[in-house]
Amino acid sequence: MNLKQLAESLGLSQTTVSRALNGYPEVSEATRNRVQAAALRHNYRPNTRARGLATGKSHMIGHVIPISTKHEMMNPVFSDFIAGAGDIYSRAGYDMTLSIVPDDSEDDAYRALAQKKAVDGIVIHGPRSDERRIRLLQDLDMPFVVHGRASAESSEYSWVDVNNRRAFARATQLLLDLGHRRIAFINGLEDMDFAIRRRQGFEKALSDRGMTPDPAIMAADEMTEQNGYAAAEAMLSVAQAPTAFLVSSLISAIGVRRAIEDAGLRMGRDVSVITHDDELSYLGNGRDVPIFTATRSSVREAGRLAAETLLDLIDDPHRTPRHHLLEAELMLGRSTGPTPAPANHES
Amino acid sequence: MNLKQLAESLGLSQTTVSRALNGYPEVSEATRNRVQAAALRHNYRPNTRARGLATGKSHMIGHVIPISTKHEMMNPVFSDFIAGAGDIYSRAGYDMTLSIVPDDSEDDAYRALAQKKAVDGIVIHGPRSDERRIRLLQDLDMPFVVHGRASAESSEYSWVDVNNRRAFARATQLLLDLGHRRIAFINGLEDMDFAIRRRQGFEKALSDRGMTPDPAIMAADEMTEQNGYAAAEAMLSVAQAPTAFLVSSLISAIGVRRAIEDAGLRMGRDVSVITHDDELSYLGNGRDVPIFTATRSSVREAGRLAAETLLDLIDDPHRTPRHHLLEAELMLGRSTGPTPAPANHES
DNA sequence: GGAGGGTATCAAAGCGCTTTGGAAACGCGG
DNA sequence: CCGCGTTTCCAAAGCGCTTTGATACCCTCC
Repeated sequence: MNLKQLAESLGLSQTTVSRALNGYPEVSEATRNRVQAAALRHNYRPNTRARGLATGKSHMIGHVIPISTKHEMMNPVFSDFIAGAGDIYSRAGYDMTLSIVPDDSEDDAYRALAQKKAVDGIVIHGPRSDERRIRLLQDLDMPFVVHGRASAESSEYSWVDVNNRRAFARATQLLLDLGHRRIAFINGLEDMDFAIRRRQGFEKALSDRGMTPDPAIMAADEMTEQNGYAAAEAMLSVAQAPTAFLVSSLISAIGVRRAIEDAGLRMGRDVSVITHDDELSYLGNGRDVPIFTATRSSVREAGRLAAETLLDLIDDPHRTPRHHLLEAELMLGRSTGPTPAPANHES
Repeated sequence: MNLKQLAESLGLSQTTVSRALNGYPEVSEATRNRVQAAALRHNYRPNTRARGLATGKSHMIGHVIPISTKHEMMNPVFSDFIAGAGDIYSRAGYDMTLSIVPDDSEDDAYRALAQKKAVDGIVIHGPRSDERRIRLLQDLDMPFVVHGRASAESSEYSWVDVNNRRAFARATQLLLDLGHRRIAFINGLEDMDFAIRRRQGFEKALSDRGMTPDPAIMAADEMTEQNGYAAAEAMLSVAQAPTAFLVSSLISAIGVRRAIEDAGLRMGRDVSVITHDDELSYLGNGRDVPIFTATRSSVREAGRLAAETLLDLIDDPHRTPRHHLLEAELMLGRSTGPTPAPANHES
């Protein structure tokens, strides 16, 4: 059933039917009700493409996900982010399109989305600190919002981010206050902007106490359980092993914990761990008392904020860019404790 | 730049330009090259909505994700599945739309997608054994493929599934062969068809050896780390504690492992664990030797197969339904061993 | 030299909707 | 009864593409 048929079946013009359904005031209440009832009865819904062609809007938001062997963008963080964003989209009558593309043709995917007029706006995920995509979308005149920031980018743009620097500085301070002096840092890949900021926070907290970071107990890699394990295992097996770990993701932290226990040590007693926790839906960090002491910030909430920001931007593309800097909460869990007596590790 | 402008700039008609770009033979090679060059130069790509309106196809595949407090469909399995599917889509010139909807309006989301003609096909995720959505999409005349199966559905439809029954039967047999007699089963929510099949496999393997399952050491819940922990912790704290666990997901298994170690036991020595492993990209199960003995089947590969099946179905909607039954591999890892001497647990 | 057959191009219709610019119908005061 | 503002509806244009049905042109062959 299309508009024409519906109009004919009602003895009305397409104009009137369209207006009745779209809530325009030029229709009497009586006919509006009649039209709405008929639309429901015949399961009529306007063809999106036709409507889009007529209005010039697609009511679609694009998300581009590079797929590759090295970077695993299609990660759990991403899925929670779009759960939040998608929720906002659908309430606003928008849908989301996901383009999964090989990472060497990522730019082209953005360009295609814009030139084909397939979407009204785009969310940029996982910005590097020197992020080409921002310029690209600005050039293409496509509304966008960044999940994260690009430190090296000087132009103004809308973003939603966590205060990574402060979060990791505070976590480091806590470990220092507990007496730890050998603090390992297991970061995500440091071509990502967020990872750089986290490191800055870590290093700042150390230098504020007159300490310098030791590269031997700092690692940066894809945030998987295995990498967390491998890094921690290596660091624990040398002399001057760390008494505490600062970890960039809960998944890596699970690997760190495994390494600690495989080394015959006990997390929270022999070795302390603080991790960042994105509050992923299926990977809760304990119920009442968190398992891991953690800097916590909901990525799903970030998704919601990004979506709202983007929809506003689409409504009025000339509004000034908006920023949301979310503060992570520092949750005390059972993975942290005072530095153990040195004997434990020097045997 | 649109087709009309491009045609004018070339001094050609829209017809010729369109045909040149779409590879029709009625155009001379000379003009085709000229047109392609101009299209590239002007960054021209046909407007998707206009093209879709003219051809009647959207080149979009729909995925509907219910969002709710109880079911966490937006789970890591899903994100790997769409990574696989999306890869196939984009190679074939398709895009994916994700609708995130409250789970009480899920049916309506499918109906809307069909009536608005927003997508050419749909993937059904997480089928219950009595699955309404199959009938719904059949009624709506919308090509679809199911990731999983619906046991109670008698009609023919295309699906891609893992042989869950056999996988879990084999895993159970292995535990029995190792001498285990108290085997706990930590399943996913049993309104899901796959969870029911897994239980059937487990129970079948027991009954084949003349044993009956003990409900006291069987649990079924959302497959999170916490639930795995909670279930295992409870089971380990009673008399007649299990000496082995069969677990439905690697994430739950991580929780089970935590419970085992918190109970002062050691996985692989005191207590054996076998889990199902979906080969999620960021949650590898060990590098050379798997940490967990596991029934393994790539959910990303399932996504690829589902996508291919669906695209074929869209090409020819009247082809007969296709089925892909993937066999899970049983990988021996370090989480299984012979039943320990009874003393260990009766103290 | 005209019929027949390619080859290369085009004008125009149509996809299903929104929206502009009327126009008919109605009510009401003068 | 006319004029005028409202209310209610409509015809038609237009969104940017594909595709049908012609047309124009150039060979070739009898």
